[in-house]
Amino acid sequence: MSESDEPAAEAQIGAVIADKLEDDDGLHPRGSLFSIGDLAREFDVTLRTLRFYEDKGLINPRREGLNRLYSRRDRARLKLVLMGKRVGFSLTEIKGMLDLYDLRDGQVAQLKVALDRFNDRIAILEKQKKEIEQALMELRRTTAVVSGLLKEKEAGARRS
Amino acid sequence: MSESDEPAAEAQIGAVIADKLEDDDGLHPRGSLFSIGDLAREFDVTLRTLRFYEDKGLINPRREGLNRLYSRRDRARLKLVLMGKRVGFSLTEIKGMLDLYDLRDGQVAQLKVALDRFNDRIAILEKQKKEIEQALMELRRTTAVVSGLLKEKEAGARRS
DNA sequence: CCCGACCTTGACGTAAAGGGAAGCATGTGC
DNA sequence: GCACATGCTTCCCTTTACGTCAAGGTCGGG
Repeated sequence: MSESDEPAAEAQIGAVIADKLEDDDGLHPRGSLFSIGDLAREFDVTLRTLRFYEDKGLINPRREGLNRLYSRRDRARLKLVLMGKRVGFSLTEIKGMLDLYDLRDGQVAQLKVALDRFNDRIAILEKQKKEIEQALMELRRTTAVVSGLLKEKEAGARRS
Repeated sequence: MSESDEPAAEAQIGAVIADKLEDDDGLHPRGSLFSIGDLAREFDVTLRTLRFYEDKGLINPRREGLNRLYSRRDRARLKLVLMGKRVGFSLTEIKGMLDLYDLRDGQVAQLKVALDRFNDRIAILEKQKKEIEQALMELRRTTAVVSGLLKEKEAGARRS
C-alpha cells in the first residue's frame, strides 16, 4: 500500500522501466528479497501463476534450498509481465521482449524493437476498438428491432 | 413472404429477424435448399465449421442419404449464429437463445429474454471498450517514455 | 477406366493461462 | 507432539472454436 502512484501521470510506467533498467544483476547486497507469497500478495496473482511464469521462462528466482527467492529484478520483470498482459500481449510475446532485453548488447536496438511492438499493439488495439464499436452498433440496431417487434406483439395481444 | 418492415437502415438485421420469423416449418414447397458447400461459400465459413455447428446443435439440416440438406430455416439460423458471433456471444450462449426460440410458446417472453441478453452484451462490450481505451493510454504513455529514453541514449552515444 | 469435385465420419491437435488436487517437506507456535 | 501455514513438484483438466489429417463414398465427364 505504500507506493505506486504519487508522482504525476506516467510515473507507474516510468517506474517499471526504471526498475527494469536498474542494474542489480547478481551481486547486490542482501536487502529486498521476496518470497513467492510476498509477490503473490503484492501483485494479486496466485502462487500457481508465479510458478507458471517461471516455467515459461519469464522469471527466474533463485533458490534457497527448494524455496524460491525473488530479487528486485525478478519483481521488476513480473511488473513488466503484468503490464504487458494488461495491454494485451501474450506471455510468449512478452517473453520475446524480455529475452531481447536480456541480450543486453545494443540496448538501443532492443528499445527500438520494443517500441515497434508497442506501436503494433496500439494498432491492434485500435482495430479491436473499432470492431467493438461495430458490434455495439449492430447490437443496438438489433435491440431496437426486437423491442419494436415486441411492442407490436404486445399491442396485437391487447387487440385480440 | 410478406415482409412487414423494410426501413432502410437496420435492414440487415431486420432481415435476419424476419428470416427467423418466417414460419417455414416442415411443410414448405421444395424450393431453396442448400448443400453444405453452398452455405460455406455464401457465408465464408468452412465445411468443418458447419458440421461443428451441427454437432453443437445450432443447426440441424436433414439428410439426403448421407449428405446434408439445408433449408431456408437452417440458413436463417446460421445467419443468426454468425451475427451472434460477431457481437461476441459464445456458441453456447447462442444455442441457448436459439433453443428458447424453438420452444415457440410465448414468443413474447422469448424475445424479452433475448433482449435482456442483448443488453447484457452491450454492457460487456462497453466495458471491454473501456479496458481497451485504458490499455491504449497505458501503452501510449509507455511508448512516450521509451522513446524519451531512446533519445537520451542516442544523444549520450553521440556525446561519447 | 480414371480424374476431380464434393461429400462423409471419426479422431487427434492447438492455443492461452492457468486451475486443482495429490502427496510430501518444513518451520513455527503452543 | 500436533496443528497450521507455506512451500514444493507433478500431472491431468478446462474452455473455445475450430484445423488437420486419415480414409473413404459417389457422381458427372472425358
